[in-house]
Amino acid sequence: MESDILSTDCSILHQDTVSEVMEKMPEAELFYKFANLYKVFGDPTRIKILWALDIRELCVCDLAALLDMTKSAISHQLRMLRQMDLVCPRREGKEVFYSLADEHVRSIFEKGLEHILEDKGGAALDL
Amino acid sequence: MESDILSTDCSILHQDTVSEVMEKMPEAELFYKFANLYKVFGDPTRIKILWALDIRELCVCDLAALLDMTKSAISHQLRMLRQMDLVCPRREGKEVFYSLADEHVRSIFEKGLEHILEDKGGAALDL
DNA sequence: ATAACGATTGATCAATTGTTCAACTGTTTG
DNA sequence: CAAACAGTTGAACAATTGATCAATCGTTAT
Repeated sequence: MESDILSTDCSILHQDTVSEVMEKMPEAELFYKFANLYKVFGDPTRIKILWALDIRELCVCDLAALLDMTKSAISHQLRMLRQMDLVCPRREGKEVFYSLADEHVRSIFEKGLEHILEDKGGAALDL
Repeated sequence: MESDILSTDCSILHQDTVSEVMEKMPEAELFYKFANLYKVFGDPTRIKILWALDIRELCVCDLAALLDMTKSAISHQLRMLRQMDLVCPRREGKEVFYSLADEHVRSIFEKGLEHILEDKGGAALDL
């Protein structure tokens, strides 16, 4: 009948704790932005594209050849990467060359690599 | 008829470029590991959970109250986070308290925040 | 102009994902 | 032991995702 503050199927034992954390909670939008950014990195194809562009500027056709995928598939992914400001296009005649938009991509890569290399004893990974 | 090296629907203009990048390409498995790690961060619920646990250790019930979700939903997500070694559980009586597994989560957060805060002029985001 | 080629887009479809629901485990308490 | 409570798990379902296909756009060359 009454909606006090929070309703879950348990008798909140740590009400004060929850309140404390709740107060510090940023607006929901921030979490969605975060998730959307990282979602981009959550796909092998996009990771490969970003990795390749980190080495050098490449056109759609080259990327398609490199990843053994259709230009269409690559183009769809590049569209998402563009929207997230992670890559930027440069037209040269009929071709469109893509490159990384800024340094953030690289630093995010490095953080991920650290984590992966740490837990697994698996060395022998040169990036 | 013949499958030379790569077959795409375009007459690879930059064969040498493609070859150069191809040689440096790490084993496919690495890309999948990367993607799997970042996929975890690609969901608002999980981001919220990790953000909350970054502040303090919390039990499932508290997390459920904090995010206004069922214990079941939270538990499912915690399972994934456990499998990725991002959080670790600590049983205390009937309750299970979760905390961040290591420092990586925090540093990955910070990198993401940098990117988000940069492109948008939107300040006023305290994390 | 029109043909050719690189790239983009929209629709479609299979596969994956996240939440819900119900049943279950494990611990404590009466 | 049985009831109560915190948490976990598996099946089911809606929503999202990523690749494919066909059609289209833009630029260059004939």
